[in-house]
Amino acid sequence: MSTPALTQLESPIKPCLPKELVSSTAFLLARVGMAIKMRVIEELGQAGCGGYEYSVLAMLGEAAQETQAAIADSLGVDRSQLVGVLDTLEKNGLVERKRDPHDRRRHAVSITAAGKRQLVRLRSTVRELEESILEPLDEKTRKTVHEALFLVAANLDPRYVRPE
Amino acid sequence: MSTPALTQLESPIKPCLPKELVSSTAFLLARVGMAIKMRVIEELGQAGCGGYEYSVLAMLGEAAQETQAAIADSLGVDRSQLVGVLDTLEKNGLVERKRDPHDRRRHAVSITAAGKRQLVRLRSTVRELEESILEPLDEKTRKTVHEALFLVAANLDPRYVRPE
DNA sequence: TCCAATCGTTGAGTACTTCCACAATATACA
DNA sequence: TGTATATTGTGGAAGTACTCAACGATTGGA
Repeated sequence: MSTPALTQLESPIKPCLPKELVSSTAFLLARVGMAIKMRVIEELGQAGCGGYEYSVLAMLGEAAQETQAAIADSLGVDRSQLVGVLDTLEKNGLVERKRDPHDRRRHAVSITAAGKRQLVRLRSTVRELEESILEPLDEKTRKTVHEALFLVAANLDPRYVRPE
Repeated sequence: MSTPALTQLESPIKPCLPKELVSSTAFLLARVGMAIKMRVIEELGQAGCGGYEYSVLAMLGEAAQETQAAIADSLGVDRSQLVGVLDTLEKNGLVERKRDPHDRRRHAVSITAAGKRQLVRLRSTVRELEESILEPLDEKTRKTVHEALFLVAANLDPRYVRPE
């Protein structure tokens, strides 16, 4: 039985976002970005790993050795926040902390062999997820979007440098 | 007196993100989305308004009247979270809560005249910020990116419906 | 009538981030 | 040389945002 005079108050059957927001590229970027981040973290979590942990592994997979300050600054997280991330990574035997003999305040963080193997696994799951997310886009559009995102990112934050 | 700030500025190594992450469209989406969200919220905050507050105003600017459950479900926030948002909006005289006489459990939320004026202001600041963010992109690329983002968003969440 | 479900609301619990202080170490300078 | 100041990694406190379970008021159906 239908409700009497509620048709005015009763919103459309399926809840939908305001046009003003959906037609805003910035809004879509923020929402899609957040949704993707959550999915990636959830997916990584099933592999026993967090988002920051994967980022650190990816960085050490390219740089071989970094100080904690350099890692934190590159990733844009607080240095004290990185401590816990490295603790779990080290506890799982994926990275290694050694004191730098030339500056004994520093820790030289490096990835272990097990860390490299884990990184390979994580990389494939992330790539798989990315593929499923970008599924509605053809190859040419993907390239355009990626280049555009890079330009916007580099414009907002000088930490983004083009991978040659 | 020593000038530590200068040595900091002359820092030879600039922290940069791993190529593996920068070359991932999903990563760029997440990072750029987060950065934009923070900027928008910061900008809105200077106008005495939060991100959710603006979203609610934008929604009521189109729908005239909604229940709290409909607003929360459309925006994807918990219903209990919306309570505080509406409290501040109502306290500032931007929205109005009236009990629905046909169903006294519900609140019919509507935007006030002051709310509409505030919405106009917020809309222009958001549009201005969006313009500055998309500045490195030409018009054609912006259209492509927006359409691509919409397709991805609609694929992830059925709440996105094409405007007009 | 009674019972289950819904609406808005409250409060507790949790996770995340930011900020500050600390010891160990390095650097600058008189 | 000694002394003051900076930096690095670390721990902890405070603040914030989100999730979830419960509650009173109310509705609709059996």
